[in-house]
Amino acid sequence: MERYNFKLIEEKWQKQWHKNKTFKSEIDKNKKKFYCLEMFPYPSGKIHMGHVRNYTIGDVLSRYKSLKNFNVLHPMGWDSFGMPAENAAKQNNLNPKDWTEENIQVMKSQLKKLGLSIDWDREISTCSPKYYKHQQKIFLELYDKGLVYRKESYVNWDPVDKTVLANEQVIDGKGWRSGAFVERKKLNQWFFKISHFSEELLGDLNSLEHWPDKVKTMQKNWIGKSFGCEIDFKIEGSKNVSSIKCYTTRPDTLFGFSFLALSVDHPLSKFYESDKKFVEFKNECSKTGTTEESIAQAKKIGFKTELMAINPLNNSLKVPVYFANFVLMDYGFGAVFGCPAHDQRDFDFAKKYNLEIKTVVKPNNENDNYEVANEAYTGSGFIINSEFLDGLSVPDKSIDETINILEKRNLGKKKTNYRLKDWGVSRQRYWGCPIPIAYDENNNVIKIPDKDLPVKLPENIELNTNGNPLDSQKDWQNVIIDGKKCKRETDTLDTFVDSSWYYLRFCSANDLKDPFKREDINYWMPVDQYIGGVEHAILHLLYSRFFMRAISLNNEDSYLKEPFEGLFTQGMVCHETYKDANDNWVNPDEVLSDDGKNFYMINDASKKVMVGPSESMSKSKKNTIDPEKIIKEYGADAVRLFILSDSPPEKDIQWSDTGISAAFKFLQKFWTLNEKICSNKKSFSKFDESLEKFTNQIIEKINNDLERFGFNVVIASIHKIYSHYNQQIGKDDWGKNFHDNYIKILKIINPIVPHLANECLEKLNQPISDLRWPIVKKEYLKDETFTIVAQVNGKKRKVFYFKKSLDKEALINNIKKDIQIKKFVDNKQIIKTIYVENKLINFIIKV
RNA sequence: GGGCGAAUGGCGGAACUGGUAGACGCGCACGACUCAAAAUCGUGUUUCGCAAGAAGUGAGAGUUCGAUUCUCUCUUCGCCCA
Repeated sequence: MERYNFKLIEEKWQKQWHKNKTFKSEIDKNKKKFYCLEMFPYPSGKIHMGHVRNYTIGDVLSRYKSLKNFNVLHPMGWDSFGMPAENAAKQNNLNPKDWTEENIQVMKSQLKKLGLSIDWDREISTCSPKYYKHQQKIFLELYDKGLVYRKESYVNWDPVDKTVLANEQVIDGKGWRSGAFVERKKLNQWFFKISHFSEELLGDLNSLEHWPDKVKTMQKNWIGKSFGCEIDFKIEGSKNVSSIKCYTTRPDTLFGFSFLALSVDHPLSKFYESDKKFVEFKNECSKTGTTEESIAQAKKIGFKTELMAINPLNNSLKVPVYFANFVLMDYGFGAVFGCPAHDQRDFDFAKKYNLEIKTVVKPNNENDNYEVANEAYTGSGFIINSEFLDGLSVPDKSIDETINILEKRNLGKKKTNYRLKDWGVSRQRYWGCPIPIAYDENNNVIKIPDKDLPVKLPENIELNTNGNPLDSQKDWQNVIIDGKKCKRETDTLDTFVDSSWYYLRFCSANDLKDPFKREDINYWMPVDQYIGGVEHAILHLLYSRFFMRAISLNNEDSYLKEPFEGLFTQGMVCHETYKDANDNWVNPDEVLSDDGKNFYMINDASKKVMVGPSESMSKSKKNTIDPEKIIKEYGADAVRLFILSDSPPEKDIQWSDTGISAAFKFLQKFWTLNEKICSNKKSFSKFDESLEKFTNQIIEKINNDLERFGFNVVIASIHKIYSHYNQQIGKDDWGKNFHDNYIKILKIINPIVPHLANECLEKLNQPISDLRWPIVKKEYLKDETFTIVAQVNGKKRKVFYFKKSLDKEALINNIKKDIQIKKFVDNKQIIKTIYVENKLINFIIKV
């Protein structure tokens, strides 16, 4: 008997798939399509276990749908612009392009070794001009539609590296690389008007039935719709201004108003620019970052003006006006009214500047003397100390009622606000898609004409400069458009732009002229199943939803709004962490244990290793397992089998050595079973009904479990199949239906372990092209005996098996007479008998 | 601080709309093969109990004939937002 040689067999099938273009997809209107997409990888160097899990899930689904006779589109590409390439290139004195392309080659070969059913003819790479040419085109189209605009905005500025930082590069208010305190700096930047669709993006979440609720909730909170009120505050003490407009979500706390705070960028600030102290204050404010978090954590500071604001609900109440660092010009009108008793930020500010803290909400109807003491009270309750508002319940009635009063008196009006801000897409980086814009000598925006696209990145570039490398590329910047001397935009696009429409490009991946063809989109879109990590729950998915709408806007033959019909977010791959005596992380490869409890260094048994908790694999904690090494040792099918078997796919999975080796052993056993079947020369005459039943029932179950992503239970069923068939071939007569049923089994396991399944099929002389998922014979799904669980007072006493023909009365009597039941029921009064057909019977007796 | 989710044997986990808790795998124990070991195969494996039986799904209540599943309170953990 031949041992299973996964190396030869996996390579053989992968070669065949490549040669025959088995997974090439083309429009076929006679077939239902299935577009399966996994989030494409960033080519960072090598694939990691997270990729293996993500792409295995997608691959099993694609292969399964293919067997179900869907026309499957399963493409792959590279999210290949971004900072790691630029940083790696800087460090190693390379070109980001070369670094990226090398990584792509490595990772592509690794993905192929996993045996993925990908249509590689549709491969795309976002850093290729072939891709970003179309992106520039789309950018200009959106510009024409008014969905792209330029404005001055703040960025996180690293004063040491002289560079702009993304929010996630700001750690504890300091630059991740330099460690310098991050400052706010104003730059002219490009924005996508995502706010144009705020209401739609929120409302249409309801239509996404096949998305996890968790993700929908996260997006809902991110969009952050709130109802509030715009209020005009009359101002005293200045000739320059008579009123200031504010936005608030808590107008009901207006009687607790004790100061008015303005952003340092508020239009009023221009009257203070000659004041040295104000300028100093403004500089101080610029040291606070731009994230909501950094503002919340920063010390609250203010600059008091001579102005006084008048409470619109009672003109005799007047409060001071401050400029303050925690007010942003982006939110509302850059002005907020402060109610310290019921807002923690205002509370901190009031404490610092000794302002009045007046309680206007009490938590419940009792204790009228309630007073806010050490922290603001933001919960529900009732309004107090507020004249005609007293007694209103907070927040539902109080807010509505106050807005009504303000509107009636013409002092304010109701307004809906969204937390979602427009998407700033300018990045002061080299390795990104150039923005197809230039500026003439008067700094007017000039679009790059279509014939001059793509605007390509210059290839020879000095990266070790401060700030954006493109700034120093003067030759590249100079361009003549319509005879006019212009200068190119040197910012590049946020890489989230690249991934916001790549799912469309896959549909027409090789079209040179257009980003995508209407005909292709109409057939393939939307993506039926999108699979990826939950870390993209908000930004990437929201931006993609925005892009689909932006492209469809004013476009007569495009109706698509939601790019992803179904979404699945898989869990992370975790592994134990190890540390040596000096508290340094140690890689699992360097660790050994004899008993699974005590660990030591592989090269020095005297050095003990401490075992830490299992955490998601990361390079920094050195708890990664290299997929390529595992594939080499156990084969792709074993890796695929294990990564799906130990946990439900939406939850985290623990990588375990015993787990992967168990998967490997199982495949060996399966192969041995197959060998025994192949070498059988006997023929059988008896039709084995129980085998027929077992096979049909388990196929039905696997089918249902696959539809709901229950891969771990599918694999449990596959184990059951093995033991059942292994027992079957131990019998004298396997059954004349054995062969047919076994072939069905091989088709069922095909999506999960395709190499093994194909090889087994081939050995049994089965055609392997155009395989179909077996049709379940419904008549074998039913049993003619059925199981009744007999309970007494809800406690299980015995299990009975009956023929279907027995009627209810006879059945109950039979059970009552049974010795096991009799002893609990005899001489007791049966109050009630509950009978659930085909399931159970419960006798309720008087105790 | 807010939102969402989770908690089941020694471990990972299973249980469809409330109806036999612990499928399947790992580990462990015993047995077979072997001079021996590894590998492989077989049997057993929630706890207590010789058994009949009893207890049991983080803790506590509630609804129900019946709750891992539904409701409330609490504890711990995870994720996201701040």
